[in-house]
Amino acid sequence: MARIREFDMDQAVDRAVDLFWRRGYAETSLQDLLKELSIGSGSFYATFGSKEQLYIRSLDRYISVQGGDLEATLDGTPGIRPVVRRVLTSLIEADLADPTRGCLVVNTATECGDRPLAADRVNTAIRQVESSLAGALERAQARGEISPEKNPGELARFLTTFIQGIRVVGGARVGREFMEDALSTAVRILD
Amino acid sequence: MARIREFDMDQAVDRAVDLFWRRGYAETSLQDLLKELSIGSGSFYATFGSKEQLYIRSLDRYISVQGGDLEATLDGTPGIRPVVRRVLTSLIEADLADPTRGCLVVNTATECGDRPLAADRVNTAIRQVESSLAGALERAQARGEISPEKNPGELARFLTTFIQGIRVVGGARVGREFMEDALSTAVRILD
DNA sequence: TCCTTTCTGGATTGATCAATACATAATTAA
DNA sequence: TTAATTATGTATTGATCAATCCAGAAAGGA
Repeated sequence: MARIREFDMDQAVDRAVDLFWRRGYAETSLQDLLKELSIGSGSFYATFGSKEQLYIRSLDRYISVQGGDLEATLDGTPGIRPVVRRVLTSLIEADLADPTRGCLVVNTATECGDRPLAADRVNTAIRQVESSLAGALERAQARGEISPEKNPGELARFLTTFIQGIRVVGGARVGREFMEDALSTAVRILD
Repeated sequence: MARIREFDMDQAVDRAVDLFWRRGYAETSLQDLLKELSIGSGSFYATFGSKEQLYIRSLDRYISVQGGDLEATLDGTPGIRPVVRRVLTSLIEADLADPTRGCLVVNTATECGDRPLAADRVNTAIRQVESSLAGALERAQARGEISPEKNPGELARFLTTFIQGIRVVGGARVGREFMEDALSTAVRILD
């Protein structure tokens, strides 16, 4: 009954994620977005409403994808220690490969901390990481891999905090050795 | 031989630190700065050169002050465990009191990661924290407060990374309990 | 009292910002 | 074919951006 959309919306959001991730919210202009998404402003506003709304949508997409990856890794091959080490190592490798990206959630937390919609997503994302880690640690404890005296919830909160620290120092280009030293020390907390 | 400056430059930089800290670089307009510093644009550009140059100068001031505070705390009453705990607790209290500020260095790392001058300052600041912590840990180890088997450098890198994580989750408004759990777990690494 | 120098702040610059208006194109139902 | 509806992209909006201009004010030296 009407003209059909010429671009793929999911793909457009993926490209927006990439752009916001690389450049941040303020440094990404509407013109940048239109060029990256290959659409005109009419389509943009009809589809996404505003730059801010697209940012929130991109953030949701990012959190969903990254959260899924984390869950998949944690649910993979058992052995909580190598799994946690793998999670942290992959973050370090990502930071070394491209120090300018970091984590979109961390970037949002520091850049958009006073925008309620964004701040809400940040809080949710952090709690999601905490929850995933707590679940994995509880299962590991049930398997006897972690001392019964340990508190999986506290360990999860510690690891969640440490992960955010890795994303920051990764952006500060402190070098591989720095981060690997921090990692080795951090995982010792499970012993 | 010429007209004298009517405002105090150090005080102006202090106010700029406060503004950039609260609002970030992009979200702080020149008009905001002129109003906060109570000067006109002529004086501004004659004195500071540009918005970016003032930001770098503000960042330097911030790093100097905060670095001095950290050194003072670490050089204070001995007992490395309570001292480290005090450092971390003060960060948590600051985040709880005003979650929108966080740490200017962390904010810069995520917002201005690709501006060479800013990125350079961020790197320096992180290494300064590492160095201060390493020094304190080495002295504590010499006093016998930390096992000789521990590596103060590794511990410092770990704590430095963890501190950055605290500043991030503090901005995410995860609550006091979350951060105190993380803290309690982190300081156990010294045992 | 002039002269030179520096500081000051309002006016102005051109660029860029996010967002809107609108004419046209594409689609389906009637 | 016609009407109704939605998508598209260009042109344009008013606002705001960082930065510059410039005329006048304030200081000390001659």
